[in-house]
Amino acid sequence: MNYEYKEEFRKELVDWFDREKRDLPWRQTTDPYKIWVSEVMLQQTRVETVIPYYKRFLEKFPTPEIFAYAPQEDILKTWEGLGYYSRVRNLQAGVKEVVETYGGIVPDNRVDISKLKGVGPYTAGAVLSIAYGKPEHAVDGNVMRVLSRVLHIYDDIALPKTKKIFEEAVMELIDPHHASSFNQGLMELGALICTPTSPKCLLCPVREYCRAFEAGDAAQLPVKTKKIKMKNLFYKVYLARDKEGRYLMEKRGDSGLLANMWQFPMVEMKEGESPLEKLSTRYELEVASSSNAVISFKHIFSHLTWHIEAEVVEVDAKSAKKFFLPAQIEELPMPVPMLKIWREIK
DNA sequence: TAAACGTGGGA
DNA sequence: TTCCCAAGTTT
Repeated sequence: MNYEYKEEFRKELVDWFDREKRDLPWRQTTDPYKIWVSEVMLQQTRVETVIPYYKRFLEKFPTPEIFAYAPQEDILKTWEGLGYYSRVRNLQAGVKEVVETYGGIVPDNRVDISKLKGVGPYTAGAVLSIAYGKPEHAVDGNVMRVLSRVLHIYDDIALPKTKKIFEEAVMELIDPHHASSFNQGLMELGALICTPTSPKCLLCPVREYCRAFEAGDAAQLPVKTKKIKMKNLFYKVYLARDKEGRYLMEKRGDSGLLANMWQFPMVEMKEGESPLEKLSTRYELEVASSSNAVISFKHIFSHLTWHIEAEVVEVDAKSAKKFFLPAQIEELPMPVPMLKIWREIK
């Protein structure tokens, strides 16, 4: 690698960022807790999606102490619709650790901050550089795309081991006195100029130092393989309503998909089986009548697809069950497919 | 290391 | 419609 123009590259990037950066809510603070929250929300999630969640989150949980001891139901409800719900559970565990072990001060070194739940190599570097100004690498998808082009790196960025190459490149290039603007500059460049498709090279502040621009193959980089095969699951979802107009709901398990989120009873559809009978036995219900109002749709997750058929059934509970009034249901954290059903039925 | 883990938007 | 993504981490 040739870092001959390192100083010039740094200056152009940092100056461009300080001049052109978007005015985003988390750029109005250097509070490590708030930066941390923003970085976790931004994982695999678009900026425009995050903005309203970020504001609501900090209104509700303005300090590490308040967030650390909030009921999990509350924190999940605040995260509802954002996806990857383990993020907020890990965040709370990490923040609690900061409150109890570090006196409420987020560690300012990579070793300690990396011990916190949900803080991986990227988030550690992002908080250290943005909140504390430390010259640490923060390599995300943007950074790998930008640097694969600037440095003409053809390694497959889908492979975990490739990230190390980019982390080393950042540590070589980073401006030790402007680490925050340097790291954010790489990401902002990836978001605004050095985009995945049709990069705007003619507007790029560092095209003079870009080997891909020179070679004319920026649009072919980065090299990225990997395609995931999807599984299909078919479910019957029942809105089991009792005489008082309350609905049966259940909380999902504490690990795996949509952990700890609430849902209406679901029965997997299999050939030669009666889903209504399954509902009745599994939840100990007398099913009085089944409506013919059926909602049908599919919900696509990153690695699987739910095919849902939902309907209302009138029931009597044989034993004590968790039935909720509509107003109570609104308070429970639910995943998007359940929200979709509820909004239709309500 | 590969797979799991959500969602909504753009080409 | 289908595919690919968007500021990753955990297991």
